[in-house]
Amino acid sequence: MSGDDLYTQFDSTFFEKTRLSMITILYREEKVSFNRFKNVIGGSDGAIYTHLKKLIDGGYIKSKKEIASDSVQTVYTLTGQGKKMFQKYLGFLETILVRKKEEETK
Amino acid sequence: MSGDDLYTQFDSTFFEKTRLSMITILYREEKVSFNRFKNVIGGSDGAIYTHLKKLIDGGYIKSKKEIASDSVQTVYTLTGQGKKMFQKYLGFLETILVRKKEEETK
DNA sequence: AAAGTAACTTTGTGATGCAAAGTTACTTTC
DNA sequence: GAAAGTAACTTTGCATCACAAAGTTACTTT
Repeated sequence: MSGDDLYTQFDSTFFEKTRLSMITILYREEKVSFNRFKNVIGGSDGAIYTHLKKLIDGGYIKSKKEIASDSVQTVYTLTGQGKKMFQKYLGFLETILVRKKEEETK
Repeated sequence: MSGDDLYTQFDSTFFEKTRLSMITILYREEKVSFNRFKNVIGGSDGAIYTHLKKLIDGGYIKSKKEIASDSVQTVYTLTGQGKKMFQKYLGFLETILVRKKEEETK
């Protein structure tokens, strides 16, 4: 992927501060509850909900209700596509890192 | 840096699709003209100009008029702060990559 | 039953991205 | 040297978006 493509490869659902943060957190933690997002991101329920909904509508994440003995929680995970997109982005940035390091040690 | 901080560490000037693309391109190419951005990003002059202006106002990039024998061009480069912020972001994502790889080979 | 908690929904507002249509400044062409 | 061209910048207006606030629903504990 060339640097030029960065712009066209990713849509604006993916490339927004809060949502990319959500995806990043999900990539590391695999399963995150609504409440966890609320604590990490802050802001209103509505804002968090809307971002999560957009990520769901965009096919990046999926939600599941988890029924524990004491409570019902909604948890979110990356879809295959969501994981793939994030890895693509990471991979792209990695090539930049590697190239920069090569330049420095020349 | 923990994943949670991603959201708070970077402002929304930095974390917007077009502008982060611009920063990414500048990190690789060091010096980019207005026209080059126009070709890469596409869209109207006004849109490109506004994004560049926001990056300048935010202290991420700086502009310079370059007078060649045949034409005058405005070229853009990262400021020290801009470079630092991007490296911080790359560094953060790198730790995610490394950790994931460690997990995979466990 | 009442209060609490988690998630979801709607509504309204201010901010933002963007195209379009200008303006300015310099440069080439006729 | 006037006209057309090019690069960058600016303003205006509109559509979309992020967000808070204030609800609603569903389940749970007291």
